[in-house]
Amino acid sequence: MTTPKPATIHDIARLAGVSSATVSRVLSNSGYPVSAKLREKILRTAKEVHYVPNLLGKQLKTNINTTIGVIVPSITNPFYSSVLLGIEETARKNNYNVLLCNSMHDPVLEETYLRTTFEKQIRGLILSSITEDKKAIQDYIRMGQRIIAIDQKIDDAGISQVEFDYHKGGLLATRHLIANGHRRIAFVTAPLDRPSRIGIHSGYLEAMREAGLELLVKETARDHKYDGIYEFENGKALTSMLLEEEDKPTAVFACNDMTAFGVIHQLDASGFRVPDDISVIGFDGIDFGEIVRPALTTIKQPNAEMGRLACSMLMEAMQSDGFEPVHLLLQPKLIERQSVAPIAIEA
Amino acid sequence: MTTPKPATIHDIARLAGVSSATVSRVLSNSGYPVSAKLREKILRTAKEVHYVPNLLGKQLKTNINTTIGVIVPSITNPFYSSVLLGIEETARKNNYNVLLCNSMHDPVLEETYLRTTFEKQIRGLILSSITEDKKAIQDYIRMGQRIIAIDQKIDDAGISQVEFDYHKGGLLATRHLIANGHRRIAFVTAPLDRPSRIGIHSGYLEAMREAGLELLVKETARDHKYDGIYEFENGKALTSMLLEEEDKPTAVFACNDMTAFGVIHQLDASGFRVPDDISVIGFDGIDFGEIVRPALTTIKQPNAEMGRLACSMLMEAMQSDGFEPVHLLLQPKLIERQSVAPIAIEA
DNA sequence: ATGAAAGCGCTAACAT
DNA sequence: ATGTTAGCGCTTTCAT
Repeated sequence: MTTPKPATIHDIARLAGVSSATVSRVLSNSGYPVSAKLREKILRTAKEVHYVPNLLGKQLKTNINTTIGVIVPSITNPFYSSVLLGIEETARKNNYNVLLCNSMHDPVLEETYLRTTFEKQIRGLILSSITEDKKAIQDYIRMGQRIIAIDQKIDDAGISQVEFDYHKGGLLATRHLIANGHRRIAFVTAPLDRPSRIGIHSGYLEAMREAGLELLVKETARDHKYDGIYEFENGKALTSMLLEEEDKPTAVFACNDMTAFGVIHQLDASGFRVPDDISVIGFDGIDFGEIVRPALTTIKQPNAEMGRLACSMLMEAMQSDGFEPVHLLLQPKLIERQSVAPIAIEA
Repeated sequence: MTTPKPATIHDIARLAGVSSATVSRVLSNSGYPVSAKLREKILRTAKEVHYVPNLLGKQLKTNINTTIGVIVPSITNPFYSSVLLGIEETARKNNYNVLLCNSMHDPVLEETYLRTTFEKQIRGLILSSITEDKKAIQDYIRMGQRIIAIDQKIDDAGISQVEFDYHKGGLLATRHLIANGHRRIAFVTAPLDRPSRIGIHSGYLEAMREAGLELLVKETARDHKYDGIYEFENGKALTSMLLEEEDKPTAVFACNDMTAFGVIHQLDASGFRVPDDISVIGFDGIDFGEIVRPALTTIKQPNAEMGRLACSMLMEAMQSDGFEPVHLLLQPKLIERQSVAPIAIEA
């Protein structure tokens, strides 16, 4: 089945006995004046030949591309899929589409995507970068790529970004535990090599310090790659280590919800009841926190909102010629559910 | 900050004192013979001007587009994000990119995406359609769009598709319950308006019939939209209805894992222990099944594998001129975890 | 109000 | 082995 070549504006022009310029003017809704008679005729024959505009031709000419790229570590993480949905929603409202790029936590792949999106003439990117070295990113910005950094901030650059106030979140979570009477509070975390985790950690530190409490941090070795179900495994592993402590914690603060699930799982497996014996608080606010038993107390980030905002900012950045980088700091919120309890009064 | 116009092959040609054809020949790795001297010179000046090929120009000329579209109801559903990851993986291996389209369960939006992907000259789609009316799809196929249907089969058309053997899965799940001594087995499901659910349902029917058992089906009203957390709510609601039955079930089979989580939740809230009092089995095999307590016994579908296969099939379909539609039926597998127990012997 | 023509960046006959 | 040229589908000056 060989498909007939689709009709172009030239075909329509020939059939309607007009010039292709006129056809272009009406079919592209240019607003350019065309007599009602011709307009109607063109519209009619366009319909007859099932005309579908070729956006590539238009794009090559106008140099306006209506697709943006989104680069995230992995869509498998519910946090990113929420963000992505928010991005797509506002992109759609602006008649943009989204090219999805999962970097799979691989810096090389991230850079590959940086390049191919640029080659495809995409001039707007929303990026949750996992690379330490931001040089490549700078290069593309210099070449005219518009980039909004989300989640993982990019320090050096004059880059617009929307991120969560991780420090505040860490503070909020830890203080909540303290307010519930806990004094021996552990922080379990994937490697502290990303701004988000570093922020959460510093929030934990500040809250502990202001309460005069002793720190207890368990961090995964830096060479691990954790994602999706692995974060869960990570939570289990870190908890096992934690339970070997002489002075066991009465509360655990996990760097994200998936890890928290692992913590709860391991606690349960080791015979500790949550929250009766040990309280657990997470960080993210993914939907599954409601599903799990006990429902997870956590710090909620406005995920989809982050996506929407990032996309709006991108749309603006792509319109304007100059650029003054904007930083947005989204505020965290405590979601009280069932995994945190006031500390039991030891008799 | 106005960005200088990026260099084209013509710029390079001028600088290197050769024709743009020659430049194209070396920069596009055409394999066409070019003297080592010129090649080297061209490569050098390309690097000097930071040449980045404009794939749009190439595409317009060659009529070969290296992005495919993926249309799914919502990436928020972990099942689809797994599939998507599989798709992107094999797309990437073939140097293709993925334009993501969430139809949000909206037929109108689905059709919009059908159109815009076509306008963007995308000539390969992986589609989990939610529309009843497949006419639009047929139209685009006729115009040359290559479409692989996943998950939701498209009956009428000569369309290639890869789907799960839902009937077999339904059979497997129900038989597992029966093998554990259950006789009063409920099937709770979102509306039976999609091939997948209908297949699962028919598997349930067959297994029940062959064991001579009485049916007990609870179906959501058809006008609801269930997705993500709502499937969870749906499971709760259906379970409430179920518990009003005179003759309560000893086992519940849910049409998907998210719904099963809701079932377990409501059972728990109503004072029934899973699996001690009532067994629950799900359908999907999403990762969270391992995280939830009790871990969910379920029917696992090879999600990412489905994505990979669908993408491979698409790549082939896009190469060949003729087309003989292929149907792939992926086999389900029982994952025994902790939410199903042999029925208690009533004294 | 309409048309002619150039050109966006690239490739691919077709010459030489 | 290299160059010349036409053209992919579209928009947009510039004439008329």
